[in-house]
Amino acid sequence: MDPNTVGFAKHDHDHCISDAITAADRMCRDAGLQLTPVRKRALSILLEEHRALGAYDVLARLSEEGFGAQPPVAYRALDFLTKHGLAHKIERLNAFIACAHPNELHTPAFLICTTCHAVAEAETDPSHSLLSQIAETTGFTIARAVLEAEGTCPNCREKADK
Amino acid sequence: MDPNTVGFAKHDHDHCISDAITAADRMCRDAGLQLTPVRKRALSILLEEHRALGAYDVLARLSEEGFGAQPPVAYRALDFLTKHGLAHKIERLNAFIACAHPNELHTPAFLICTTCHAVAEAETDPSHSLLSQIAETTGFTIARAVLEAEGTCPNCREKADK
DNA sequence: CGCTTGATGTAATAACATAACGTTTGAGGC
DNA sequence: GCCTCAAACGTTATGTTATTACATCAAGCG
Ligand SMILES: [Zn+2]
Ligand SMILES: [Zn+2]
Ligand SMILES: [Zn+2]
Ligand SMILES: [Zn+2]
Repeated sequence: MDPNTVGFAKHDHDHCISDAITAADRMCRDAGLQLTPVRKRALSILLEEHRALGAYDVLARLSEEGFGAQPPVAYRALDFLTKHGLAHKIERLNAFIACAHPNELHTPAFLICTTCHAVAEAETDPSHSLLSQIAETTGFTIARAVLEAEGTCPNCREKADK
Repeated sequence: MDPNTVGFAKHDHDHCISDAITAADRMCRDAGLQLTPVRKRALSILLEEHRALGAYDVLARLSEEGFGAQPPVAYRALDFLTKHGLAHKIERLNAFIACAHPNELHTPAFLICTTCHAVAEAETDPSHSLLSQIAETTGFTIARAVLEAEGTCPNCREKADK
């Protein structure tokens, strides 16, 4: 994974937004999906903020820009994005975040800093050993899974150590 | 869900309730915690149902039995239970469930059947720690983590195969 | 007793999410 | 070009989940 897209590290932000939008455009075109103005704008809002945003936060931004002002406007756009792997919902926060590596089939793992509220989507071991182990011992067939962890990010930890 | 199943397997349910309550009593006594009537009753409600219950479901049961009827009554009892490892919140369902193996320090992994809505708390192999791998590569310090998986339980799968 | 602390109770409200229904839009068939 | 249909969009209303704020009560302690 490109270290510049890891959540707690600095990176070329303008570039990461435009790249992500371009990739989303192509993905939707290829899959026959409509990345409509609201949906595209919702995605770019998530990318701009680069943290988990509540549906109502996104809604406020959208409505400022002339889109509808009612909750379903935001929820529908976010549903589309999450359904097609362009964003994730972080259940613990009731909030949404742009996917850090779309296109790849993956089990997201979120690291939520309880100090600064940054959220990073970590890369998980592609062997998925934990999941397959669970599936094997329980007989459960896993369709989707998500790991959510709370703790302290490297930046906040450094400050705390001083 | 068949109330006699936990983890998707049948078991002696009356026994598992009384055992769990006894263990919770001892744990709280040893730790200097107050397992008050509301808290104990909230735990036993979760154990009786043996599935994920919403806070308002628990509240309804509690208020029927003479406890307070306002949301904080349930939320406070559930907060106590989750804080001290006697129950977990399943974020994906906004629901609570009694812990299947309290006393042990663990990262719970929930298997949520999308067909019958049963929820099992899987054992995870601590040696296999996906978490420490993530912590190491990202520099993030993990305080608490939870894995939530959706899929099909063995019972529902068997039925579907027919 | 007077003080503190933790538990409980209530009212009010905030935050999050969906149901239901009408209107608009645009691709594909004629 | 025009019709039709399905998907997307918009709004109103409502449902669900969770918290804030504040009063009361009982236990522990000088
Ligand atoms: Zn960025
Ligand atoms: Zn931080
Ligand atoms: Zn049981
Ligand atoms: Zn099932």
